[in-house]
Amino acid sequence: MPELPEVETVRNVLAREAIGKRVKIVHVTDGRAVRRHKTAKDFRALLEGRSFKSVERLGKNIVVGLDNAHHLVIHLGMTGQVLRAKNAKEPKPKHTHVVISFTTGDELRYVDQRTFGELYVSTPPVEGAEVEISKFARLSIGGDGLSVRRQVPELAHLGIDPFEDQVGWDRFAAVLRSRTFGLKPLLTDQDIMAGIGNIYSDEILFTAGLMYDRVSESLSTIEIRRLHRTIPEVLTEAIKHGGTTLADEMFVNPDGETGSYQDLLQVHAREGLPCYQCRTPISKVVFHQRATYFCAKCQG
DNA sequence: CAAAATTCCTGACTGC
DNA sequence: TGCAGTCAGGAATTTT
Repeated sequence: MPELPEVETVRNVLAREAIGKRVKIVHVTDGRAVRRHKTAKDFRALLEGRSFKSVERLGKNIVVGLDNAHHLVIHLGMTGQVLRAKNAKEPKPKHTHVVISFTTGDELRYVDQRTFGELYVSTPPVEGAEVEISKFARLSIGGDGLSVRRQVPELAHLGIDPFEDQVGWDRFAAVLRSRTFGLKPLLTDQDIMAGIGNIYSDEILFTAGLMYDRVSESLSTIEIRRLHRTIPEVLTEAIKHGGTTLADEMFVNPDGETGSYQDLLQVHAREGLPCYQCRTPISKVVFHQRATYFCAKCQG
């Protein structure tokens, strides 16, 4: 469930609290959380002794720059949490899979009920090696996204990041007209757009006044520009409110704080409740195996 | 080539 | 009260 705004909220805290710290010891208590590595020991060896130099985000990935040009990548999956602890004595929550202890005595714990998320240390490509970057991200005319992809090959396949990549509406229009996409599958496909999941695709499409099953190539220029503008608008507002914490309370930032954007959701998880714009009850359908909320009157 | 189905996982919830 | 079944869904993998 963590999507771009939640991941950005975590990134903000880590950038403030973890940059400059050196990793002393890594404990892996569930190897599934580091499954990209052959063994948990490999993961530990790549991380122990390294300092955190930067904390970036690409799509739903947190990318920690290490002092040896490697990167620690964290993906929260559905139920992953990164939690700070002042020291090792603080009780560890259930489903704590990885503990990163700093030389300063404090810790980061990776907690993940369903273990869909993962951590791994990415090795930079050898000098001069070509990293194939996704064709949608290549539409970017600048920003940090392209350099992150070149340094972290595992993320090179990601599509357009709404903040890290700079893609104007005209290039966005070219994406929409390049093939037949349903709008919701387009927004949630990480290889086309990076960072948007089930909650924010519903919110973006409502705010843009577009139906989830509209076909991309049927959009007018005005509709394309509206969608292009709405994506960062909705996500920016959600980041301001610290992300969305739904009833399951699965999302909290590293300080254990919930977000508040759930109070501002227009359609997601509001089945049967009146639309804030027109009072029509919000509808829910299953579309492409995903719960989809919309206002039948406001979206066309 | 792409799109659809399958898999991973735990906890909450439903029906009997 | 207990127990089997269902659902939630991001993304890699497998199948169609």
